[in-house]
Amino acid sequence: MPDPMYRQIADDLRRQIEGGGLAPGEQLRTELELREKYNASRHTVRDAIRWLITRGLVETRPGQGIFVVQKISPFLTTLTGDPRTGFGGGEGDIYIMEVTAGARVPAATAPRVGIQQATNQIADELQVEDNSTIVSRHQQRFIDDTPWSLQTSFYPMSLVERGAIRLIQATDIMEGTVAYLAETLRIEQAGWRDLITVRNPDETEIAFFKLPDDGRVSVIETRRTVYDEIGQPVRLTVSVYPADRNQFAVNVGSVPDEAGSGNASPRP
Amino acid sequence: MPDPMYRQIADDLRRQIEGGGLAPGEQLRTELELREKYNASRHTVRDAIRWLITRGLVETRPGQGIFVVQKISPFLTTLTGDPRTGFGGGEGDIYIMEVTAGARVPAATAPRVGIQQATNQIADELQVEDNSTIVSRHQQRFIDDTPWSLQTSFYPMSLVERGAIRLIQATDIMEGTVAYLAETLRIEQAGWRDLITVRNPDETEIAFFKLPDDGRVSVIETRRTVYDEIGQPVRLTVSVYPADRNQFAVNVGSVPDEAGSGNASPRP
DNA sequence: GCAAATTTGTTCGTATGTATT
DNA sequence: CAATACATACGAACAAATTTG
Repeated sequence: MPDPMYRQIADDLRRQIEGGGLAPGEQLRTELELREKYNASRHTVRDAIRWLITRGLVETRPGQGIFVVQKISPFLTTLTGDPRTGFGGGEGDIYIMEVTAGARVPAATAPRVGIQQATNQIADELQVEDNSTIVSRHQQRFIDDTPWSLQTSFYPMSLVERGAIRLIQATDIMEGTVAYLAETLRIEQAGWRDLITVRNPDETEIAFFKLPDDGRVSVIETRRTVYDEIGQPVRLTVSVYPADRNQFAVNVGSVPDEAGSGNASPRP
Repeated sequence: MPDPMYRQIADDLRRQIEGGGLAPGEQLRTELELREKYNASRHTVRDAIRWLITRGLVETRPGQGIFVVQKISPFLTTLTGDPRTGFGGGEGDIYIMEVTAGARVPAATAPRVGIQQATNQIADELQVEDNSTIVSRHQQRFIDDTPWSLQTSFYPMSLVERGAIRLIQATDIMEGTVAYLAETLRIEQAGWRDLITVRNPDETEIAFFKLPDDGRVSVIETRRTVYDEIGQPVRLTVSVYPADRNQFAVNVGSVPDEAGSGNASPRP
């Protein structure tokens, strides 16, 4: 009892791709040619192509043809770092540093500030009352003009009432919000906790990251709750990254410097 | 110029699912009924259903019908912990502890031991010569009889030659390999580095995790390189988790105990 | 700049196979 | 065994995007 025909066709093409017979970026034969080659209907050929698409092996371009996907060289974000400065945690300045080290050009939009009522989940994570007022600061981040991440930080409005008024201004806080809160309110961040999940992108994310509209690329969401020295939540930062171009590192204890710079590209 | 008809149908059904009109686990109308309701051909209805499937909103069961997917309550793995013991890093005993805390029953197969030549990537990560001999110890881990993760650890064969002979025995090392290497060779692990990536599952993983064969569920791969006090790699542990039932936590600095136990289910 | 040719995208129809109830 | 429901496969036509002449 053999596999269905569309699977046989897909497997044959997959072997050619994974075996190197079809290089990344190379164009496959057209549906009509494949239809003749495998002696199948166009519908069956299209089922085979769809099977390859959902596995991220090929992509189709209307009017052009079918192409083997090119893997994007992934960007690495280190989630651990110095809790006091936030350096090394994938935020602010260190984000710039890690990126430039790889000869890439980073950029971020000016923050879009919002004042809103906390949802249940956010109120829970910030340990404030449901529907209490919070400030959100949203940024889009790019590398080499490629959309790289969407980041939104939520702060209790009480921080603004206590004097941290620049939180509600839609301008960059150059020294970083960590240093700004330390100066203004003597709030030192003592640590954070990241919660990492993988999910499907919503429409905003599909549009911003220019993801294929067929849901084959997931996004990685990190929810970082930052605490001060008395264990009180200071902020919640939600970052979203496309899973096809991002890796994350976590360092625990004493780790050599260049550890694991052996990157994840198996073929030379 | 409106969207294609299959998208309109899919959007209509999506709104019903996300708005709660169709509860998780509930059965949708059959293809034939949908065909009549939307006045479309069966093929068009199937295109709409396929669009929902690739986004993980519904699933089809031959002979039964179309159902709204049930989200699995995710299992949380904490990647940070005490570098000396490995506790709290998602390995060994702590894995048992975290799981039982949630009233779940964990289990793991006896390790399958292999002796092989290192691939380029593994040799690079363990800092040994290409094609030098390494030991692999592979385990399948379950929670409540549900396949939860596949884990393989790689050790340089030199550790065995220096006396850690139990590494090549296919039996559990009850005290944990971390303690065993400390006793036997005085190798203390000083830290580790996790590299987290998201990718599509291979056929082994699809079979073991019972993932849908349509590639809509990704897996999360963590590659943990463990170092001793002189910065020498001791082992590489590769763990694979299905993305639809796993979350990860990373603690940095000082973090309150019950932090973020506010779980990720938005609806009550 | 435009028309033709090429290629994938959408939609209809029909028939048969396979899994479940 | 029969009924039901999804899966696979054939065919046909037109639309939309892109490249080519």
